[in-house]
Amino acid sequence: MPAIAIGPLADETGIKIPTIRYYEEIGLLPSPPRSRGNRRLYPMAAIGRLRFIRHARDLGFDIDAIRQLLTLADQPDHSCAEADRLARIHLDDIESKIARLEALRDEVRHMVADCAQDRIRQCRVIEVLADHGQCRHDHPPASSPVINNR
Amino acid sequence: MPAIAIGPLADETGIKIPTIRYYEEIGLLPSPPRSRGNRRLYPMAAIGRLRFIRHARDLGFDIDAIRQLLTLADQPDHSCAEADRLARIHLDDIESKIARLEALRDEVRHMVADCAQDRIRQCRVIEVLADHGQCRHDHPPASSPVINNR
DNA sequence: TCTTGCTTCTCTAGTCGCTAGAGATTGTAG
DNA sequence: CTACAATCTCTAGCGACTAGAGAAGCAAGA
Repeated sequence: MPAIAIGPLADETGIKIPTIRYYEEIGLLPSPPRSRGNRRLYPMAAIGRLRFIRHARDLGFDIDAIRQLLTLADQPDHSCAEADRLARIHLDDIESKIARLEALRDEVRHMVADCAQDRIRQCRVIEVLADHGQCRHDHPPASSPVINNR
Repeated sequence: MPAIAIGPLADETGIKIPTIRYYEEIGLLPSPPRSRGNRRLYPMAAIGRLRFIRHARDLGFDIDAIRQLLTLADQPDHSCAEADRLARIHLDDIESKIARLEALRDEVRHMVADCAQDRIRQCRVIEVLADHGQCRHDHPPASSPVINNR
């Protein structure tokens, strides 16, 4: 039966070789059989699976969510409510990140707009950073990254 | 002269103790003098410096940009064109992140909206992920994270 | 003075999702 | 048979922290 080596697989899917091995290591992609010389020989189905992973990563799903989505994708008779739920959670997440980034954008925009371009002594950028009281918005909730995917 | 220990300093600035030590380690905050018992005793000015750092981090500036901004802030007679430039670069960055997130949001939104909530077999979420051809947008430029601050 | 308990110290390791490099082996084309 | 490319494993690094161990310092009350 047809098989594909890791290099061509990387070319096919746009995922780098070390990343493919990394996905195997963390159990996202099953370990493929090996050649006599110990090289990975993937079944052609691996292409689809990796493309799925890549696409989900591009859409900002984290590895854990992808793991769940893959499990779901493997059970065609299962209800898709769970997949829907995962996607909705992710959507909420994206929306809140956008909202927070927009607040940042407005703040930085004001900072830049107010700068008279003279000496540091009167620089609005520096001033605003030094004194939170000059801010137009509150501190964000300290934890929770604005985003953290690639 | 008055000094402040690391704990109260953390309380004052909202930056956690290990993070303050980390900032020292990477040279963002100068090493303070120590007590006889080897504890850090910060000059009161450290409060302002850390608040500056915290605020800039909250606004999404990365450590390197903050390092540059701090250097600038220490030179009141210097032109503020450079601070302005840094802020503008950062603004562009934020704006492009927003744009990319909005594209993601639209895509995920469509995925969710189109899902009939039936079996996995017909699930739009899974389907779209499995087949990039069903996408409403292109792959992003593969590298470049959407964002990566806290 | 002693004890209790909080604070701080250093050090190491873990997080996430990769990426890069060393040095050894395997496979293939000429 | 010889190059050279592809792949192997292993370790370490990125950014910006966070968590925990185990030891030591310090202040207040008995």
